[in-house]
Amino acid sequence: MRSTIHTLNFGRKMEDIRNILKKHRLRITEGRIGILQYFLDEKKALSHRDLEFRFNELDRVTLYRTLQSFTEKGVLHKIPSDTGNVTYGVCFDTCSPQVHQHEHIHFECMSCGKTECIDLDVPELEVPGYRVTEKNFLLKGICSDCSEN
Amino acid sequence: MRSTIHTLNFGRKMEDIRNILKKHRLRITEGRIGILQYFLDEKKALSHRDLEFRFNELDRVTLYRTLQSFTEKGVLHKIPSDTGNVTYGVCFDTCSPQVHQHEHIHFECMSCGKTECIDLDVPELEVPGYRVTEKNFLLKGICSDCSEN
DNA sequence: TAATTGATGCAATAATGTTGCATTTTCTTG
DNA sequence: CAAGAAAATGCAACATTATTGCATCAATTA
Repeated sequence: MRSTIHTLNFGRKMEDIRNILKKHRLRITEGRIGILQYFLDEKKALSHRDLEFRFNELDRVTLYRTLQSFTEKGVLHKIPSDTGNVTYGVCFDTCSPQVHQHEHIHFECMSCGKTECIDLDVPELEVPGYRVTEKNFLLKGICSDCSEN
Repeated sequence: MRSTIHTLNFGRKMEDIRNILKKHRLRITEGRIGILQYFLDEKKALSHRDLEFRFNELDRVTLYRTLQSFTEKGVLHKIPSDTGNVTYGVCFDTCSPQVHQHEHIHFECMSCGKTECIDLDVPELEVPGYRVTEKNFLLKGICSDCSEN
């Protein structure tokens, strides 16, 4: 990344962002700060395509690799979908390369298209004969924003 | 046209297969019979890639279109995944173009890689402020086959 | 500040998915 | 059962999405 002007817009969360990257053993670069900031601001699932649209100064390949390293280091997690487009969401604080907290509830709004993380516990489920180590709940419907109108 | 030799290999399920296609208003062709048979035999989620590998006599595009029409007509359903590869599974009997029974539990085995449909009811889940119309449960772990060894 | 390690951009390539059109096959109906 | 209507297939071209190798550059470490 070549412009410095950009950096000024990040505001007071700047230190938080740097700390998250540091905590997960990721080098702090202008691009990564911008991308993580974007995820935190949007508060919804984002795809590579979203990033490409938002950060046209960054190379496509860099975005792929950023998503990958963020995921490996526990900053982001992949969100299951039946569309074939992988999207990513910000992990809980507790995630690290070693321990990913993978129990998630994701809600996809069929009105606005937004996918968000729901902060509720995933229901228990036993499957006889199977060892379940990870549960993901995928919900579709109308989100609270869209329900109001 | 039916080639008789080919037909013999399908065994006694042959009529079932044709009936499923007929019931869902899909024209009966040799390719479709083979594909549906394959899904029923494998009893696990299959991707376009799997079909391409298995049916190299059929065109890639035909496979895409077959998966699409099977899905539209309620023979198959898409299975959510975080890999970016869409896979498909056989629907319950009750599915039709009008009414898809979308409540599914899918289990992905981290040992053999197989994804299968689990025939259990999806747990209830209320999200305050949200209207939930569809629930999918995605489990990972070790399947019963792999657990035994 | 120099050395090390990792990040980035670029080019090339691979894999995956889509569209239009000519041809063939299935199904319908007289 | 033959002929026409409707749908499926194959092929070619194209579009999109993802991956890899390598040279260069930037961030961390000592």
